Amino acid sequence: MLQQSSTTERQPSVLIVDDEPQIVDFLQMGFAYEGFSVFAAHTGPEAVQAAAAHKPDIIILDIMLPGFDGIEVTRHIRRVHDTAIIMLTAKDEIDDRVAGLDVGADDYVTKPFAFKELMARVRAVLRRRGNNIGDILTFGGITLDRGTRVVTCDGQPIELTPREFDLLELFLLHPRQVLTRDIILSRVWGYDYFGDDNIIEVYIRHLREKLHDNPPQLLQTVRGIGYTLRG
Amino acid sequence: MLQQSSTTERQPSVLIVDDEPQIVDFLQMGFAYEGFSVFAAHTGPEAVQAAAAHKPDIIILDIMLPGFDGIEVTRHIRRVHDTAIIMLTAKDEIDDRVAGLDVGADDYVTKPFAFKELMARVRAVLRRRGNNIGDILTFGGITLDRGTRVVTCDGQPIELTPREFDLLELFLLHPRQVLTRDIILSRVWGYDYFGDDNIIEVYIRHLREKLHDNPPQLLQTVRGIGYTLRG
DNA sequence: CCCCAGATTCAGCGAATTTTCAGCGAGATT
DNA sequence: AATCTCGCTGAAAATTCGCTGAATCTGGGG
Repeated sequence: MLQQSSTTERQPSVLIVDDEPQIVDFLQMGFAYEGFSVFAAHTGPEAVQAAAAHKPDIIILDIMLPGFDGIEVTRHIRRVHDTAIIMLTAKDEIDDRVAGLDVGADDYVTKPFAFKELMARVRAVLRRRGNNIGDILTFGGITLDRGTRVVTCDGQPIELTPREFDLLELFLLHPRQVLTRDIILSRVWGYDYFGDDNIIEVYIRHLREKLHDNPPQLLQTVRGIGYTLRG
Repeated sequence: MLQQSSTTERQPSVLIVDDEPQIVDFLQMGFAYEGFSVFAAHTGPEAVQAAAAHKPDIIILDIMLPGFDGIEVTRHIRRVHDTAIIMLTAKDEIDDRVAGLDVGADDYVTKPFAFKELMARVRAVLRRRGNNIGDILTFGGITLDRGTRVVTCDGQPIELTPREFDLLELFLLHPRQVLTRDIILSRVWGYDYFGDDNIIEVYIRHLREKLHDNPPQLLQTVRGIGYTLRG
């Protein structure tokens, strides 16, 4: 959505394999937002080919593909390249789960799922494989690990509540950009939030306190507009 | 409508899709003013066709279209081309359907909205996609970054209040053009402003002071008409 | 059911910003 | 030159906006 920060060193990549365009769109958007470069495939053969061509860091693979299912695909891909794989399964396909893991998927997620949930597993899998790309955001003495949700300020660990964490994460994703109140509200509180935007001020204050940012140097207010994370 | 400046390198394009002509007109004017080339469509099929034909940089899409709704349209378009899409939703339509984001839009804006708000999101989306057209305006030693809201004059950063920023932005969007008091008032203070237009003189003075433009060379007054930004 | 951390609301304050206003002086008109 | 219009200026007045310190609400666990 907003410009990707330069705090992430390299752009991670993902291959999405599903025959339902709706799911593909949904995931595509989500991963793009998280800073991934995204490839998509709709059939088994396409998937195998795309995996070979793009060597993605991770593959999201629907276990049920017409004709040539996820297990087959996994086997083919694994024969060529050791890519991380997360399987998608529908609730009533649970029996396949064991098979999926046996065949070599790193994890699985059952539909329906929240994107956040999937993303957490993606990060976990990548981390397990020593590939924690985009997991750690840094700016001006602040470090935020999206996997462990540990935040440090000048090396000292900081305890943040979930909201505080989300808010700080938003700023770390877009350092130096001025984030308007509207954008902050919709990103952190959701597009359908219709409460007072004074809530932002309250949480900014919490962050400033916990980051020892008094008077404000890191989290600067841009009067009449919003806030920005500056060095 | 004013002529677009030459400070933006390439003209970005937008496709507006809404069945309410009133909304389309409103947006059309706004985007044209911001230097976009504008296409419009009123129905789903028209939208899909227009998207294919013009390949706009971004699409503004009402989620509720008669017969063939925004979600369908998004899916169709995304299948062909990876265009940025911002959805428009009315507050009371939110529960009806899956959120626009889940379906593959890059962002959404709920009606009613201020054009400024929409524009901020448009630029954010374009920026994220590496297309930061029109984000940085420059003229005669002045630089204005709409993302970070940093303004510099001869390399020195300048602090501007929101009104001052908006006013300078207006002149940078239309350098060398003579802007009448009426236009300035309606663009910066809003079409419904009905105060004294002496306010313009006051703010011009502020800008001249902060830009060290005394006697006026950059911001010249055109007696009886308005003001103009010249080199 | 109570407790507790976290989330949200709220009203008052002070500072930054916006707006108003009256007097002055430079240009234009005669 | 006299007059008139219009923009400029300084400062005061009005308003907005963000900050603050609670108070209140909420949901999950014991």
